Amino acid sequence: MGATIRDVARAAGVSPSTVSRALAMSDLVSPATIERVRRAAASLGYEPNPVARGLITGRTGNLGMIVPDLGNPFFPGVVKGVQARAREADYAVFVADTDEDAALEARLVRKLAKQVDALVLCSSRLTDDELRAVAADVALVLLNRKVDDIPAIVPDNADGMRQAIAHLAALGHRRVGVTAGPVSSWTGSERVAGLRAAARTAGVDLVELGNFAPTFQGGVAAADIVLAAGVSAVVAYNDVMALGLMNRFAARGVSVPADISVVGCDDIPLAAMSNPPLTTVAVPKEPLGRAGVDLVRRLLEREEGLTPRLALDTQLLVRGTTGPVRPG
Amino acid sequence: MGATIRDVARAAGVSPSTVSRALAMSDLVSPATIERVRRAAASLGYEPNPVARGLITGRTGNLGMIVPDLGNPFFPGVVKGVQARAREADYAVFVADTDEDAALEARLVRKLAKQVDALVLCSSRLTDDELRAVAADVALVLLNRKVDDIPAIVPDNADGMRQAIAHLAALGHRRVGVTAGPVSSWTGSERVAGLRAAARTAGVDLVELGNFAPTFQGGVAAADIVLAAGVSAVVAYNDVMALGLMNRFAARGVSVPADISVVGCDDIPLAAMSNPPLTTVAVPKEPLGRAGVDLVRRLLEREEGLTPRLALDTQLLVRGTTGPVRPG
DNA sequence: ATGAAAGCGCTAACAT
DNA sequence: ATGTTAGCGCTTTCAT
Repeated sequence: MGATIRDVARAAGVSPSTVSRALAMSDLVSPATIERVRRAAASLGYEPNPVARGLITGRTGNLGMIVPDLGNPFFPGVVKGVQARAREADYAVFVADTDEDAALEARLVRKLAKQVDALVLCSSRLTDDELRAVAADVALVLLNRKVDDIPAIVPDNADGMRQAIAHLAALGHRRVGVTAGPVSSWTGSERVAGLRAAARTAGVDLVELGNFAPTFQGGVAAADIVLAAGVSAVVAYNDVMALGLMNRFAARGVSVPADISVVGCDDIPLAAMSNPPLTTVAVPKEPLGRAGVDLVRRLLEREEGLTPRLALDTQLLVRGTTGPVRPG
Repeated sequence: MGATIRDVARAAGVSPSTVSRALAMSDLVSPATIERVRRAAASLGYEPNPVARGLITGRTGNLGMIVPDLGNPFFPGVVKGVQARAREADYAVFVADTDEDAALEARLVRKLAKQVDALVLCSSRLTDDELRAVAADVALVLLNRKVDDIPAIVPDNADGMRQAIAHLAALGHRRVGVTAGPVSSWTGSERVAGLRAAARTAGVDLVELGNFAPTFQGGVAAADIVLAAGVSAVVAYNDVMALGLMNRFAARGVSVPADISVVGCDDIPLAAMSNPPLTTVAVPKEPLGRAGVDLVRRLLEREEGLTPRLALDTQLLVRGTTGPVRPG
């Protein structure tokens, strides 16, 4: 096992507190002593135990991050943003995956809460009440979710939907379908609401085709329903679902965008690689993560700062899956 | 802040030690007291602080897992396997992503080591020496890597490559290219070695086309080199790279499998969704993760068990990207 | 069956 | 500039 601070103290012929101070670069210690302590520490391979330190300082140097599904390419993007920024601030990030399970998420939150300085919850599946309770217990930042005035970063989903509808309307589409995600998804509700408002404004008929799993298979399952609805374009809850849609369209001999236009959401890496490449409403994933960490730091520094909120721009990326509506 | 064990003790009218015992389900406590304590704990919303507990028991109930890149769909699969099994054993898993950076990996290992009961390193980029040093410090299980007798789980890459070559040889291919991954990848060396052996046995010419980034862009970049080499089939380091290859082939008007056959490795979810679907050597990702956790538990229970090693079967999945070699 | 006391490894007053 | 004391929240002897 690792050497303790006492071992170092003995080796350097000083007291444990001096070791602590010397290693913390306190300027209350004589340079000579610092040098002696560092040598002793190095030769013993001493590494301070962050757990013991955390017990007393109340700071662990860790950030917890919880996401619903690392298998969905959207989340690794956000995770990377969080990690990059956290690294700069010398925080380690502990990521946990909830498998889209709210109960599991609750357990993970409880477990993590005591061993991190702050928790970043991305697309949480918890209820508003549960989130309020968590926020009372630990510094909390929400990504892709808004509850009361818990600090949060959200993409401007409504505006993204507005861009998508404007684009489709300009291409002549008058009947646009939407395949929604899980009912419990806050982002999903935002998107549908944005779609409704934009459709009304643009004079487009929005056909709500139901809720589907936010997965490739969810899209496959939704595809036939889309085709039966007689829409000339469809907006999917996310890119993964859009890809499933396209896969089934191809199998049924429906060509995109000639027969039907498809718009995804998120801009996962895969979206650009599909054939044709997917038109999608890009959510800034890394920036979302980075902004989350920035919020954490503000939160941790000024005890009880205002409750900052940030909306991130989304951007429609027009690629190959949207085209003019077919005459007739 | 959360209630402490003392608050509960006071509320229940007992001593902290009794609370500790009552909550630990010790049978040395009277049922009545247990009940009283549980009530008090519940009403205060008390959750034992795992950090403080860990300091004394030496067990944290946490597992650390480190992967090179969560953006590569292979790793989330393994992570999910680890998490599923860990959950059963009531462990929380802290995942960290190293961005393929060995130095960062080393830092994360140090940081994590003291706050977890064991570390699972997947496709580690550290050197053998570094890994030996880590193993001396913390219970360590390697995935996709073998070093001395550090406990490890590895897929049978060589056999997978054998299957791939046998398949291609049966289709009439006599000149097969390989686009290798990063030189520092242990799995990559294993695969190339397996390919060499299998090619020799099968009487196939193996053309080693160099090392490329294990990414979509890496594949795109490799594609022209593949075409210039005049091979009728190519085995890529992994599926992501194979998809990049295919993308560039399509752009150059080379059709798969008519003009060239492509084999990937890993069987990421995307592989089945490409067009045509990718023939690939499947690595059992979730089983890999689960087996890793099983190893951890054995390691933690029997102090210094033998050094278990497990090879997992790989399986060639023949799909749409391989076909008979063209005459001429 | 329960309480008191000691201590995990560390840092932060409080002394000098 | 350094040592001594106390204590973070918890578990675990050792008493009773």
